[in-house]
Amino acid sequence: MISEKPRVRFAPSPTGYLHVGGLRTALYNYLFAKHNNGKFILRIEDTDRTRLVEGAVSNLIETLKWAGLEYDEGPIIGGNYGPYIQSERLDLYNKYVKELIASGRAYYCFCSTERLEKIREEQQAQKLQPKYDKHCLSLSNDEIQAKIANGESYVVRLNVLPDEKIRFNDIIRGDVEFDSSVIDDQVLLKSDGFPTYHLANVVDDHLMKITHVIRGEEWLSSTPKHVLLYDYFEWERPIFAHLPLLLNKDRKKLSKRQSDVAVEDFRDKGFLPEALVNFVALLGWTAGDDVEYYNIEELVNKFSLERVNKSGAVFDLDKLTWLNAEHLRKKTTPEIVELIKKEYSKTTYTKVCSDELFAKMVDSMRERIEFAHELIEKCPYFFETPTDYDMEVFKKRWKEDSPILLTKFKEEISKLENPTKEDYDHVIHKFAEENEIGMGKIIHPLRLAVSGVGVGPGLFDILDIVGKEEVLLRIQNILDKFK
RNA sequence: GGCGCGUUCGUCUAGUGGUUUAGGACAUCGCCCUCUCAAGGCGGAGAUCACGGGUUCGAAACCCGUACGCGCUACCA
Repeated sequence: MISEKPRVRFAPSPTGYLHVGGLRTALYNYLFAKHNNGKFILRIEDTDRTRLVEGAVSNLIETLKWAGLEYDEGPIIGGNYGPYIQSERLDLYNKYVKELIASGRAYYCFCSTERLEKIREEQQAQKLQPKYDKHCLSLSNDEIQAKIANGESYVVRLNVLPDEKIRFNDIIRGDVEFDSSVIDDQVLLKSDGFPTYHLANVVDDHLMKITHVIRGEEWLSSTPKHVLLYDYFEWERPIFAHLPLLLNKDRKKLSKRQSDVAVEDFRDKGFLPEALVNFVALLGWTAGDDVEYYNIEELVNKFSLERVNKSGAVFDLDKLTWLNAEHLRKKTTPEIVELIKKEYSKTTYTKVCSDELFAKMVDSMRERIEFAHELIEKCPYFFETPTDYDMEVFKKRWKEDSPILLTKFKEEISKLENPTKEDYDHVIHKFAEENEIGMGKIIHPLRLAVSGVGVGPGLFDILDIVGKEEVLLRIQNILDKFK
């Protein structure tokens, strides 16, 4: 347990949807905060106006909520360190950038994109690392004022001094060292007046009293820039933790070209939030025991950054699916009934089913489905009379005496009054005994008659769910068809 | 190209110098259970711990090098 209460943040850009990698980052932040009685903060990094997508912020918040990751401070609910949307904090960035300029740690740059491109090409041709050449650093104060007064467009750049070692510690990766000579004079303030990620991130993390920066590994290379900024401002650096990346099957960064990456895609496919969260937690972290099934409380209890892995993890849909089935089966019958009802309302079936009937369906199928919607897909015969039959099963199971047996059996059922599942069980056993046949002789044809297929839940369950009158009808149907 | 990070069964991983003939989970295969299909139980196959050097009585574990992979290298995050 960390002694001081940590404050961590998840800081996505609202570019459309929540990526599963983002969900994992958010989750680790959340787990770390909750485990240590700290705060989990949501901050929207919308400084790139060209990539802004309408509705993305509310979608992000809604998706986070679906996953069970409620934030303590952030947009809508507020907090003591707001606003939590960067586009509403422009004056702050401006103020701090001026400080940096005054101390010589940053400078105005009026270079055109054409010039920037040209020097970049030249450097690449010479196999040099592309870097800004500090051309505008030599501008005098008067020149700068004149250009600004003249309405020339400018950016503000970080003044990186060469030949310095920039060192920092990362909880996951240990000590990391960069030479400042490889670091570009990063643009801090763009010509449209918006800050870049690097400036906004550092200013906000400091102002919001963020203690631990937990983010994806793609940020590791720019961390020295951030460290420099903290040092220039004379601010205390947060503790860094760079998480391993989530990978496709080909071990490349998880991308939407190859698979689903949006959390909402998984939600729409019927994955349970607790399963997705459980799965994603295990991608790069383990408690060290052999437990794989966790609910969110257990994750909070066991989580620690020290046990996060260093190497990237391939997203394996098979394992996610297995976990989904595990979580689904741990639910109570009424809980699953609610899920089924939601799915059922999306279908075109007209049969009216009571909760009690749905409950019977769930109990008969819970070991046989990995997703709630599979119950409906696998058992159309729960909702309508079969019109055709699986001929493979027919060939295998329909014997010469099947019509006679079914006809006789139909009479037995007719005699039953309000039969229960146990009554069906009893009557079939008795029937097999009296006719001196194996159970299979009656069960298989009957299953085909009643469901049209050869697989499914226990036959007594099907009979009970379908109901006596419908069972009689279905037996007659198959007899008519194959007499 | 430069810089950084990584590398244990197909996949997620356990492993912090001897308890390791490298353990578990998913997937896969077989058997049992059984009215079918699942679930469950049992079992099998699957990793020369990327490679090469060291250090050590002893290395998957520590050090160095190489290879490979990934990330960054934008007025994107």
